[in-house]
Amino acid sequence: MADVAERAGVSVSTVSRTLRGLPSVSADTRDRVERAAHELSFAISRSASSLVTGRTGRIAVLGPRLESWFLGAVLAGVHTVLRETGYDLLVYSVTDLAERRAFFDRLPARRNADALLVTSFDLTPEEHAGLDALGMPVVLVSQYAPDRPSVYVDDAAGARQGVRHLVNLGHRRIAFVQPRDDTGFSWSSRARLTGYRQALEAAGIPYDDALVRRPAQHVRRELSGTIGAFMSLPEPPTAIFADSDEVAVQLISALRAAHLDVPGDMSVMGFDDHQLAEWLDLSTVAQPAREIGGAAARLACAIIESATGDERTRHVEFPTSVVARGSTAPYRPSAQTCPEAP
Amino acid sequence: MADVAERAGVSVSTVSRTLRGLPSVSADTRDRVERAAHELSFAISRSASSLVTGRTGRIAVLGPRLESWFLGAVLAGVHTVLRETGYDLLVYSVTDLAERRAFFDRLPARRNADALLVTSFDLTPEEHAGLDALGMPVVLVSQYAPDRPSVYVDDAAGARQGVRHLVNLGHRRIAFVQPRDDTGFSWSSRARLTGYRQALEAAGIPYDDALVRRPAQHVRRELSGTIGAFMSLPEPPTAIFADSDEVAVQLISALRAAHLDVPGDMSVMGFDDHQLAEWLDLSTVAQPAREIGGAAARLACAIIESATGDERTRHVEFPTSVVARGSTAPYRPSAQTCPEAP
DNA sequence: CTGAAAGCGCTTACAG
DNA sequence: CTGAAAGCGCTTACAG
Repeated sequence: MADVAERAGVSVSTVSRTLRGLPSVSADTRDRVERAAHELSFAISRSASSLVTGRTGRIAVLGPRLESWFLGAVLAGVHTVLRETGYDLLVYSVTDLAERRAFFDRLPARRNADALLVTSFDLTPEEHAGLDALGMPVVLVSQYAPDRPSVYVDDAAGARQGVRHLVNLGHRRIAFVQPRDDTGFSWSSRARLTGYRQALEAAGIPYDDALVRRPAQHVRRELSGTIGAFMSLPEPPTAIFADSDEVAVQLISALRAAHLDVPGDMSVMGFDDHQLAEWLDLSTVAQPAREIGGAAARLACAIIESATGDERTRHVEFPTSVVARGSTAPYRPSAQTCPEAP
Repeated sequence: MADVAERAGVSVSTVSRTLRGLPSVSADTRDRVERAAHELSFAISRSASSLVTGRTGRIAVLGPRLESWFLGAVLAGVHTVLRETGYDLLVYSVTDLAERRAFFDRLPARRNADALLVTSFDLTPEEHAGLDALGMPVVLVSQYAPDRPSVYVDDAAGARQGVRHLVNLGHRRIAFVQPRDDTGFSWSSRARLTGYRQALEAAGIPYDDALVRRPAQHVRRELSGTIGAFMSLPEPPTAIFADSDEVAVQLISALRAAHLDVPGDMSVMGFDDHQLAEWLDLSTVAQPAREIGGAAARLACAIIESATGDERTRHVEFPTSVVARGSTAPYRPSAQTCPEAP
């Protein structure tokens, strides 16, 4: 910056003011400084400027696996907003309990960002306390806490919509499949199960434990086992509501392998509206993951930039919607589904 | 840091030395300092330390869409390595030509990281020059340049393996489908097409332009159109080699919609070994995306940390391998594939 | 509208 | 093994 000042024949204060776009610089001076900066292809040192302003110009996102669809979509939304607002995007991912503990143990070191978005976590009270102690704006994504800014969909409502769609198609035996999660990353899963139960109750369908399964994630055998369990019940389900599109796709694949037709023998419904769902003609409950990320980023920027704290407990809820595609069909009684011979 | 020094009864120099783990600190002092730091839950200001060391403690990754499978997997690999080495991960994504131009125009501003990994780009000479001017370590990921450190798979060789697998199954009419890309993000696509042609030639199969299609990405109609084009040829293909698993999955879906059986009527082979491939029993050419990301991160760290420049043109090539699953089958002539009545 | 000076919180020679 | 002092490159009152 000193070089730029010299070349433009002004002081560093003026260079600083010019580069930050302050109005108190004459057009002529501004011109000289900008040309000098460009000629030297000068880039300001963020380290130096953060040291004095206390702002880092960065927003951090903590999420689960970087390969997960939801995190990718959220990051895309966050990134789009941050590009506009000039912040850089810092990403932290934790994929198991050990990493999670390590992250929260070394939390203070993460103070080197202006805000932290926490995605899909089911935060413990200790973790909440740690975040409080950080003294840094924290925005929850895809989870709700009354005293924190949060951006989310109503997962229970989404699940109710999905199940209702199946009920409206005439299904009465509706299973629910949710990947087993030992890490507590998904705040949403519990809510979706709740929504499933609520929708059944509202439809006057008794809840049946045998229709709710939690296979380990991404294990083919477990998915086949789930199908096997369902298809060996006295009264098998005629529809499956899956906790995510990824699970739904795996279920469909396992059903096909067992020569069961979707939706002929079994309707399958997902949750997310993953790209996959469109490709594979999967009916699903859509949630706008990109928009959620974008809204969370905008909220974080607002909190950073406003001195007044009225954004600090703002909640943004996005709607879910059912996308009816080819993997669900009206229930038609058939011989196949009554395996008990008289 | 001054607070910590006071509480521990030492100078800030000593606190700094202790916290950086320098050996020249007595055990007793170290103990006092660490306790004080912990009690105050002190976190060092990276801004201040980078200002003097010139290191930011951050590594930046530039890539295509954050939702893309490849970038997600690469980021996961990068993140794992950076966690070990203590760097933070900064992510930049450009999704179209305008954003790409904007990124490279404002390139100097990106100097606020210790290294930049550039993923999946087909860099122009101007972009290369811009990166050179940055004076910052740059590692190419999934692309090759002789004078830059690069981490990649041999895409041509991978495509040869894939096509060879189809040839070995008896297929002679083998199509190639590659999403149309107007943005020049995928360095790999050209190489894969080359590999396809090489494999055909090696097998003595004439290249047929009618068997190579470039539908727009993610447009269902275009995929169905591709299938239609193939199935209305005088001699339709009996196998399709797709540029990626995502395309393969969409093709299979379009084939099913047209009541064509996979692999009965058409073998389909992908590229990547996306999770999807396992779920959907898709044969594919596997590339280790996570490992590629990890290796690139390690290489970047090595370049940053070594004064000698011998890593600066190191190239790391990963192997691809064919994963044979259920979407490919031996070629069996059948009436269906000879639609021309005598 | 512009400049000189202090200071942000660290690290790094330099002494001891 | 430890401390005092200078300085990294900015921004921000304070003068003018």
